[in-house]
Amino acid sequence: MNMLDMKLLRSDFEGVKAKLAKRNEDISALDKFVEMDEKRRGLIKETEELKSRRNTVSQEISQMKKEKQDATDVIAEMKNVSATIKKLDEELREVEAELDYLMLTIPNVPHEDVPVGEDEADNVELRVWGDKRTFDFEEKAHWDLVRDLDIADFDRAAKVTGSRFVFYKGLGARLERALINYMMDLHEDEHGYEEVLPPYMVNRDSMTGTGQLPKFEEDAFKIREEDYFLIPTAEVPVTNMHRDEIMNVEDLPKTYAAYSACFRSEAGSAGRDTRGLIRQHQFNKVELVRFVKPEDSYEELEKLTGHAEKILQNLKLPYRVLHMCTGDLGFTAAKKYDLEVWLPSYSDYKEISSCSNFEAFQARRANIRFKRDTKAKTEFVHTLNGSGLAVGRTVAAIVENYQQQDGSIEIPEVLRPYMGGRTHIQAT
RNA sequence: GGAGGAGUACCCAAGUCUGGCUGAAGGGAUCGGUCUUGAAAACCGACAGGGGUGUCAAAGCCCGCGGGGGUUCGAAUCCCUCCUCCUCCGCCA
Repeated sequence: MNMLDMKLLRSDFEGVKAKLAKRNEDISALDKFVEMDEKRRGLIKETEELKSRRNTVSQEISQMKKEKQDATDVIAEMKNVSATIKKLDEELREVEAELDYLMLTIPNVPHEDVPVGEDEADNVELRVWGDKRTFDFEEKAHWDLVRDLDIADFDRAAKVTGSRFVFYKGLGARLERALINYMMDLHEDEHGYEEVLPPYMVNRDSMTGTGQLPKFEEDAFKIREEDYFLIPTAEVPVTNMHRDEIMNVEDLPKTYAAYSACFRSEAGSAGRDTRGLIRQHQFNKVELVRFVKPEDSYEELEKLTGHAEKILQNLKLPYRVLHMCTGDLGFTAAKKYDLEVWLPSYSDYKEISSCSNFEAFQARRANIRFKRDTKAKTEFVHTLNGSGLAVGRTVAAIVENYQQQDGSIEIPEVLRPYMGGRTHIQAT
């Protein structure tokens, strides 16, 4: 399992290092690579020579026994050879474990057109869609609106579970469900995705495959009895569906849309977005995942982003698209766009979708490959994913952007068939 | 949770008790060919894939019979451990 192309690292160490240095990440571990790699290859050479000898001599022993010759001396010699092999193999195993860990902790190499920057302030706004709603009355934040309409209950969720959980109630629950169905239907019927309803728990290999582990274990909820994790996003189970597989080239691009609940411990987010639906330990999300040929992946990223944008446009929610800079790319992406929806309560745009091209980063870790034809060598696919969309945040955006002076919420037209034909959510 | 059984190449399947020309029989599928107006059938031929190392490339070498260890000069074959699937029982939405 490797995150970076080891051969590329060998041949262009300084070049890769320079690209990684643009990230806001610690890459000091990289310097150990050259040494470890050489050590590894030295050990391989040594043991393989011995193994080769062992193989031939074992054949000879077999032959000698057949001819009733005495093989005692040769066997004694081979005993030593085997002992040496065992020792070297152990050493090799340690070196490879260290090297694997090293490779797993180095972030992806940013694509060349990613803007260089320190942090979120350096992200580049690519486009803005829709007009921000203006109010001729005192607008309310969604946490107040949903409480007054009695369609969500944070207090009881805190009692029943803890902070950062919520009960949706009545038409609030219905709205959440309507959004899930609407998004899924659109992605299936108009964007051609195959629907998947994944497991909400995954094993360690899956979390490692998509890049959540080993570095970000504290962000995930861990199951006590098993080495399982609650999924932070459907990206994890869906991408790992094809782990250790060689995909058929005619199946590419393979695209999945998956609704799932998502679980995040939000470690390190204490005090951020403490009110309302924005930052919960459990939230719903529709996720889009694409397995594509390497040469198509950047075109595919635009497509994917368009699919997520389509939902916002149909819901008539104002948003903008950001090109994430090198410092705000995250660990796994080579290139990433964030979609941010206008939230009146924040007087700002807030992330509602994140669309990434991982290139071969995840494919390498999860060993997802394809062949161009039966005789061709295997190649790693490129993987992409994006939210389409985060449902809780969409509810918040609808509630705030569609609020009326009387405190009711107008229901976006496209959702009305999913809401029993209702046009408004009103206090009862 | 308890008791049994099984995992061999794209699929089916021998080999495992009795360790060594099994670097894996056989069949199907697939590909190429003969025959045919074309096709089918029949016949002939090819055919495990993947990884590592090495190299300009290759050859060669190493690994490989669910995963990981171990025993042995030598393991698909013996031992340990984990995983998955099947059957029966229990429990349960």
